[in-house]
Amino acid sequence: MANLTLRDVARAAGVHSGTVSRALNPATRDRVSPETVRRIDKAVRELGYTPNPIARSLRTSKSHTVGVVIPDLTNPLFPPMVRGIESVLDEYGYSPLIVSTDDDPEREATHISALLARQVDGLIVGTARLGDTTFDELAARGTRIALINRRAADSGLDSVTADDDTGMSLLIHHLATLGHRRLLCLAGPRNTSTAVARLRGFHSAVRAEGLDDDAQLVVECASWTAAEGAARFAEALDGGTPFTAVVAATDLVAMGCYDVMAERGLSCPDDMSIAGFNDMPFVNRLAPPLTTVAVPQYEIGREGAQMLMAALGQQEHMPRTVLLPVTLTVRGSTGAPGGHRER
Amino acid sequence: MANLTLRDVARAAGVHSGTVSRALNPATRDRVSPETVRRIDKAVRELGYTPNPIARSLRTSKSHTVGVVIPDLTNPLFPPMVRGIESVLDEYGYSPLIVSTDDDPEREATHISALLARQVDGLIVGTARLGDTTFDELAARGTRIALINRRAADSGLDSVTADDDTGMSLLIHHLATLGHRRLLCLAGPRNTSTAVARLRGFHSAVRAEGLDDDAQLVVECASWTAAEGAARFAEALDGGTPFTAVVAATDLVAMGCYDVMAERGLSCPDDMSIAGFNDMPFVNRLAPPLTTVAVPQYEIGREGAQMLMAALGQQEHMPRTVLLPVTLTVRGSTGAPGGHRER
DNA sequence: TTGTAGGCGTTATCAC
DNA sequence: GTGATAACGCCTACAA
Repeated sequence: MANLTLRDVARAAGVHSGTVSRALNPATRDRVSPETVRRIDKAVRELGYTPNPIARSLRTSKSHTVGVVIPDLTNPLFPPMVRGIESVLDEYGYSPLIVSTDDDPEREATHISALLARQVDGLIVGTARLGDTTFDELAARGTRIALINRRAADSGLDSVTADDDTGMSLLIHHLATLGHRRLLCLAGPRNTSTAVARLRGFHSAVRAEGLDDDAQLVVECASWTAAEGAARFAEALDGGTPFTAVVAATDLVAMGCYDVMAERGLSCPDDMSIAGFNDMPFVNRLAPPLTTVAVPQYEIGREGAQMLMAALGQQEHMPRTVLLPVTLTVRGSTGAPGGHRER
Repeated sequence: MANLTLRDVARAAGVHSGTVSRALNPATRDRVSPETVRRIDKAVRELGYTPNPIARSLRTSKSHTVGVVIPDLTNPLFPPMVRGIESVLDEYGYSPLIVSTDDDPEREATHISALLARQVDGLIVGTARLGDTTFDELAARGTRIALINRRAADSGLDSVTADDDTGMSLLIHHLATLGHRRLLCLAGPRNTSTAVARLRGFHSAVRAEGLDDDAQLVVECASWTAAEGAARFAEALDGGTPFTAVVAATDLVAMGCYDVMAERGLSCPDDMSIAGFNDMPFVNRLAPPLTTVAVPQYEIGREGAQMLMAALGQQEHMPRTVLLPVTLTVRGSTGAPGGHRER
């Protein structure tokens, strides 16, 4: 049942294979007589024929395959995005080829070459770095690309990200309302649009709320990891500059702060409020549950995939920059400064 | 630079395209003179030629692609397995096509048809159900299959799972040592090998440790979810049969128990010890950190992929059943029964 | 409306 | 050791 070809169907239906091809292709189906279509459909069903997509790809030079480039599948932030991507690709008859780069430019380059060699029709990229022109160059050479989660500075690429700016103001406003005046910002790596946008949002919100705007209160993390968050947070605690709350660039970074708090016997939020960003799965189960900005991960994936599908259809294409709305999710990790509970 | 073919290289090197093909294929490389090989390699490099895998696939009818069928990518148990799979497929020049079935047989069937239509060379399956002959039938028709995470009863399929039996005895022994005599077992769906193995392990360990072997103390969960775990655990609490510890089939099920404890103002482990299974990422960060049996998720993926790669090489193939070792990870969720701390 | 035939880029089987 | 040639299964002008 596996190796049937158009010719087998043609023979069974008493027509030529070219006719079968036309009858099976929705675009050309109406160019063949209804009667013949019926006979062909019947033969297809009886034989259990399925077209060979590889032969089709060779002929049409479209693989119906897209590369999905993310930092790390084991980071809980990404599986929801991937499932979002999968859900729209399914609708279009495309399949994702997923690679994890571990945010290593070399791994990324290797994987992208491999994807291109496999003739993917486009790329959905979650690893863009500012100042890196890799994807612009690929796009210039005709590769269709949609950026998700991160953008690349004023490159003419389709992108969909969360509205980090708004998220930050919501969060800072929440902390200001609780009475915090000095917030430590653990920013992400400055070569990512996400980190830059969140940092900019932090600054403008701090000013808007009239909080202390102290350069000492902003620290850059070299990576989006708990370990890095822990290291930078510990340094800040030891540094002497006072603060009563931490705004972490990412939930993972916030988790690093939790670790340091535990090590030092400090209690959150009584001794220190901690907030994250993304609302990654399971952060509602941390102790305490993490206050964070919820980013629509699944929708980011869907929207990115949709953009790419749209771009594949068109010849020339006006790039779009989509910002998806976020919501503040207040949980137990933020409270009034110095707000020790009765014991 | 993209659409170069063998003929372009051949022209540049002054040979025939057939010769280039031979020179580029490691298996036939020695059938062409070293001097010619050099010229061809040079041309390849200068032109930046990459072979078209689609044309190759059409000719050889091997896609160098494998389908990876898992229940749900957003379940943190699976990304490590997928990365394990990816790591060995990489070595062999294969790419994974990943699908999530949500443990829905219909979705599974659809996805598998799609994968086969895409001409995958084999399947790595993490969704096998006992009594389901889908995969045996596929295997009988020549599809190469490796089962991971779950097996299918005495089907002659390659499989790699954790040593659930040993894991259970370690865990039960730990609880017995703490002084527990009545353990609630929240078993998984009985149509999965994993649930059956863990349940069998539970029974034999309970007997071996001389604990109470009460049929009331075993409850089946219909799915591997926190919600299901919560529902069954709540029922058991209300049921009147006493127990001092819970052995959950899975960390996710254990998390459901945490939820019920919190709702009812009960404290773990003081009022009730809770243990999970798998050591999923992040369960060390729950409150309290979860005692569980650590399953080598990454290695399961690697081993499964390795098996499949081996099977693809051979004509007839002796199926293997691999059991990977597990370790007990004791954390804060288990303690002596009724062991309230001083306040 | 349907048949014919050429070719997508490779590999493999022949000869030479 | 190398060249010529025929598929692999499909699509698509072009003819009829």
